Formats: sequence, C-alpha cells, structure tokens
Amino acid sequence: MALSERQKGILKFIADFLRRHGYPPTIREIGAKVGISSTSVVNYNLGILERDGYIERDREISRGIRLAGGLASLTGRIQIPLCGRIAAGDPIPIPDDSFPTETIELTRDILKEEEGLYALEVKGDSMIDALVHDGDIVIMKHQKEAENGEMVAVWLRDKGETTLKKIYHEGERVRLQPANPLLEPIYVHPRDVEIQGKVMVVIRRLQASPS
Amino acid sequence: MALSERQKGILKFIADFLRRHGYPPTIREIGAKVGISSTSVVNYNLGILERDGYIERDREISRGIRLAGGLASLTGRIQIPLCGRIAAGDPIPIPDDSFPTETIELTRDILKEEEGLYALEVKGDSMIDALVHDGDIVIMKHQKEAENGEMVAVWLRDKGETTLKKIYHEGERVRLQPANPLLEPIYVHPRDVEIQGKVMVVIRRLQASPS
DNA sequence: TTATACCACGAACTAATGTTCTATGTCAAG
DNA sequence: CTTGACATAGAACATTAGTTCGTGGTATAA
Repeated sequence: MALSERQKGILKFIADFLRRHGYPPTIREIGAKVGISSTSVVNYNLGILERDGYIERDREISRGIRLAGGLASLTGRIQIPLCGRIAAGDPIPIPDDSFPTETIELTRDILKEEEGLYALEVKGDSMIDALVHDGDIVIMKHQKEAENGEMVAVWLRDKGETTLKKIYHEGERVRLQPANPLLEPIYVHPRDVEIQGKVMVVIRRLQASPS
Repeated sequence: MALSERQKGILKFIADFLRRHGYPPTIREIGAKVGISSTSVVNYNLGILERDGYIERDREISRGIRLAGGLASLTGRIQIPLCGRIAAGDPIPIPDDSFPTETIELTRDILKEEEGLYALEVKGDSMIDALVHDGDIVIMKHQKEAENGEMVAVWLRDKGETTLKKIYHEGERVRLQPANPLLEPIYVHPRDVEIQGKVMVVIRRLQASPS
C-alpha cells in the first residue's frame, strides 16, 4: 500500500522535527506543518502509518511517536563510552561506571557486539603507525588474551608505555609487529607484555574534524 | 561544579529512556525512576543540568528535554547512503535519490555535515594503500575540486580506473601520492584526472566484520 | 441511485504534563 | 544564633496534547 502525499509529508516532518528538536512532534504540530486543521485527521493518518509499519506509537502519551524499522535503526545502535585520549606512556584508562561524558555511537552493521567495548582517541605521535594516526578513534575490546596477528594495545612493562601493535606469540618470545612495514618488530618476553585490549575498529577523520 | 548523584542519575535515565523510547521522559517519569516524589524537585534539578550545559530544555513543552553537546550523539545522527562497493577500474556509482538500500550511521561528533556525503565499501586490492584496505568503509564528499594534500578519489581517464590518492597540483601536472610511502607517486596531466570526491572518514574493521 | 469505504473537519472531552507557590530541613558562613 | 544558599516536598494550577464523536465530501462498486 503506497503512502499518500500527505502521509509522506507527515513522515518526513516527523523525521525532520526529531532531528531538529530531539523529541517527536505533537499531533497539532504535525497538522500545522502539513496543513491539516483537525487533530483527528492527523491522528487518523498516524494510525495508518503505524498500521503500515512506518512508525510506532505509544498511546495516551504526549509525543509518543517514534520512527520504526530502517528509518530509525533505533535498535541497531551501539553506545561506546569514549574513555579519553591516550598517548604512548599513559596507561589506558579503565572504563568506569560513572556517567560517560562522551560516547561514540555506531550502528550494528559496523560492529556486532557491545559488551566490553570502549573507545579511545589517539593523541600524540608516539603510537603512530601506518594504521593509527594522531586524532584517530580506536574502538577497543577489553581482553587479556590475543590471537596471533591481532592488533592489540599492549603495556610494555620494561619501557613503561602502551603501544598498538600486531601481536605474534613465537614460543619463548612475543613479536610485536608494527603495521607500518618500514618499522622493525619488537621482541619481548611474554612476561613483559600485558595485553590491554584488542582493536576492533579504527575511525580516521581526514578533515572536518572539529573538537 | 560536579553533579550530584541524583543529577547523574537523572542524566543517565534521560539517555536510557531516550534510547529505549525514542522520545524524552516527562518530569514525572524522571521523578518516579530516580525516587523523587515532587515534580518541582525534578524541575529544579533539570534547571541545574540545563544551567551547567548538560541538557537543553524547551519550556512549556511536554518532554521538551534534549541532551546537549557530546551527549546529544543520541540524536545527532547522520545517515549516509552506502552506495556500494568499489574497486579500481569501476566508476564510482553516483548516489541517486532512490531509496538507499543500506545506510551507514554516524554521530555528529565524528562528522559534521551531511550534505553530499556517501559511503563506499572498498573491495579488492587494487586500490589498496597503507591508508585504505580491503573491506574498509570510506565516507566521501562529492566534489570536483580538491586542495593540495587532500585524499581524493580520482578517475584516471587514460588508465580507465579509479583510485584513492593524495592529490597535489604542481603547475602543469598533478601528482597523485599514495599514502603508502613505499609506493611511487603518479604524475598525470590535469586533463586526465577527474576528481570524484574527497575522503572524509575511513572506517576500518579489524575483526568481527560480518560483511 | 444507494451503499460503503476512505479521507477530512471541528468541537468537546479528558488525561498528561509543565509551572508555580508555600513550607521544611540542612549546612556553612557571619 | 541568625542568615542565606541549597535541596526537597506537596499541592494547586494552567497548558499542552491525545482521544472521541458527529458530520460531510468523494470516490467506486453493486
């Protein structure tokens, strides 16, 4: 069943309004914009939109409208606390339960799981590599173990710093391979490395990076 | 001024509620959750949260609360059409107005503008570089011009392929510099290159890429 | 024509929800 | 002790906003 012009207009207005205000419009606000003088007509059309699966409504609740399905991808969102900036030498901050001041949000088509994830903004050049630059955001998964070839954040006990490298367990030693082929690998004792987490996603902003 | 436990709770509840319902809570709903029996107390605390810049309020409007600033990532979402996959040799598909089958969603703290943006998934090795790998998602901005040093997708007329390179205008020629320092730059006539768009963001999934 | 479904209007009603006001308790400074 | 800023209650009030209902127009099918 195709939507009428009016219904398309309503849908569009709801989405617009939602983006601009952060909360859904009332029936009367919709009516005013779309050119409907009667609240019942809006209500009627909202009923159709709901029946056809374009929106969801909570009855008896003001502004109880939400966009449904692919329009909102409300369900497919992942909130990741942005724990702060890191630079080599700093320990990676532990994500705490207090209210995160900032969060990064991704959709589930980029990243599946949510548990144990946290984001860091890379600061400074010391950890830089072909893969990770200043200003990048890396999304980490908290874990102590890593498979060969995984990109991990490791704490080098003897050097007292943290770095992002690919890790390879080679018997009595651990090879930490920079992603940049120009750089030489580092070999350390398993005892001297502590895996802080695994890199899941790297987000690099080339321009238009505010903040 | 630090937030009290109560205020943190309110803030957290608003964010939670917003994510679950798609619209903000009422004063009474907040009160019920946080354990405040009086609407005026909630109102009072909301006033403080607003004064300190954690939320914004629209007075006289039901559910007229929105998270501010970095917290607004909840609402400040950007939908970017995922136009498809590219590989060197293919022309970059033109974003059309038909309903995008897939979209990538980012928050505004990663990317400001929305107009003229589209996303591509990099397929195959031909365009690969230290910066862009197979499977990466690049977010492009449609434009025909580029400044020196910008990473752009260019159509090489004589070779009949598209590639991602840093561009430098050098008088009578154009230098296309791979991000990978191991690779040599390409020099071409300005006539033979057509800029398809500028790379704004690169998203690299290291693992857990479901495709 | 007549019936029926669909769409629209406007008014009245009611529930939901923000605002305001008064009162109370706490705590630190004067 | 008194004062004043701050935090909290509770209740009355005023609007906002969703719901319902009676009415009328326009098609299409019987």
